[in-house]
Amino acid sequence: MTSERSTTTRTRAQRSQDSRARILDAAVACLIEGGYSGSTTLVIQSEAAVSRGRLLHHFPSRDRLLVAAAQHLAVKRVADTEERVRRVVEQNPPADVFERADLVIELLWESFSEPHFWASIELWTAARVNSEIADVLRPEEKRLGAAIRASMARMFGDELASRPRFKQLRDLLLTSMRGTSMTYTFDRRDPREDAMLDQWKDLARLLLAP
Amino acid sequence: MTSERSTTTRTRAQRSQDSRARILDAAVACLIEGGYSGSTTLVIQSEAAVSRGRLLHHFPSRDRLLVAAAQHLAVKRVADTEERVRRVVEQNPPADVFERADLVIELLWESFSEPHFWASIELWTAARVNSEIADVLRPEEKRLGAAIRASMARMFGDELASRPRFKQLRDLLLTSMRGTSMTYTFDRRDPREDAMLDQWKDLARLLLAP
DNA sequence: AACATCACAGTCAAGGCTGACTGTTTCCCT
DNA sequence: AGGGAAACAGTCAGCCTTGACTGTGATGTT
Repeated sequence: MTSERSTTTRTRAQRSQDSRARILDAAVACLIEGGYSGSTTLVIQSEAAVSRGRLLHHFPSRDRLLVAAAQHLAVKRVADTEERVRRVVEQNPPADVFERADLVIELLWESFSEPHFWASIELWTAARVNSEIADVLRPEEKRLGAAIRASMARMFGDELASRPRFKQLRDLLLTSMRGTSMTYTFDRRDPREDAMLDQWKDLARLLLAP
Repeated sequence: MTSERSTTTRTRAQRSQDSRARILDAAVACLIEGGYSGSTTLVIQSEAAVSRGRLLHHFPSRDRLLVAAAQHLAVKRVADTEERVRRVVEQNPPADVFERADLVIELLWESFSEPHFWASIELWTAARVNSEIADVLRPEEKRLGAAIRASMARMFGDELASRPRFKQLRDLLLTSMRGTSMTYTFDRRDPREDAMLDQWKDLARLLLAP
């Protein structure tokens, strides 16, 4: 009985959850590919390969769907961030602390080229004129921001994170990277060769000097 | 004859140009109010108070219209920048150079709250998935960027602009301000009380120290 | 076992948006 | 002065998008 239920119970709640996730993943994919205005319910429905009824059963309107997508994406971005930390921390520690700082800056900068970042930007931009999306994003991005800041401290390591100007550096890096990446919307180029990279590394040396 | 022409000649070319400008201004206004996806040809036509024929005579398609709006806006932003410089330079020079730096930073930060900035962001975001817009923006924003950087040197004044790290500060300020302002899409608050303001001023003191 | 409900499937009407098309006036050129 | 073209005005068909609506099978409950 119990064993039967353990396999069958999944069908109802879990199956529904799967559909939801599939649609939301599709929504994010559409945001990345076609932007906010290109992410119509039909396009998302097609990308998710679900029927219209299925999509509208889970999300009664386009707004509700994209609002949920915003939430969904924020959660995913927190997970991505954690994963990124692991990659840095597990790496064999560089001899010099500033070499480590360089590495962290490069890794952090990479995260601003990832598709998920652009999906977020689409939703941020949409939020400016859509208060429903803004209302969902506000608390969610606050959580994400806190997670990112905590991650940065771990990535840089205690020694650097305890320097007096660490928080200043952290905030300057995050905002400057976001602002820099915005130019990539119309000017695609290799992020790894961005001139700002050296500036950021230099800034870290300056602000974290003993 | 000549006097007659001088008054009448305007009608043809100038009147056409007026229409163009009126439609483009309306397009920018719509971008600010309703975002990219909210700026339909009908909405713009209504905002500009022109007939459909008039709008489509000047801009045969929505894409062409928004591409032209991008160009139009970039030109306007250069003019805004110049105006901003005048305001700073004409001001009675503060005693301390760093007080002047503070003033410039405040003025610069104000420009990131202006409606025109948000219209640009709408177009930047649209450009990511619309290569036509991107192709127009690329050279235009390059020009605008150069104008802004030149303006900044004038605003800070020769003494500060000749310091070795001035360019680094300039680029960090521009990108960090852009990145900071993006959060205002979902979290409206008073820009004059943004915590980053003090960070930027402090950074200026640090990077421009003699 | 019967009944209720969930989780869809598939169709459809209403409205919005775009761009084409035709008609009209005003200006410029010769 | 008169032909032609630019600069509109206004209408309309066609497509896309949305969300409502009806039907159906599987699931869970009593």
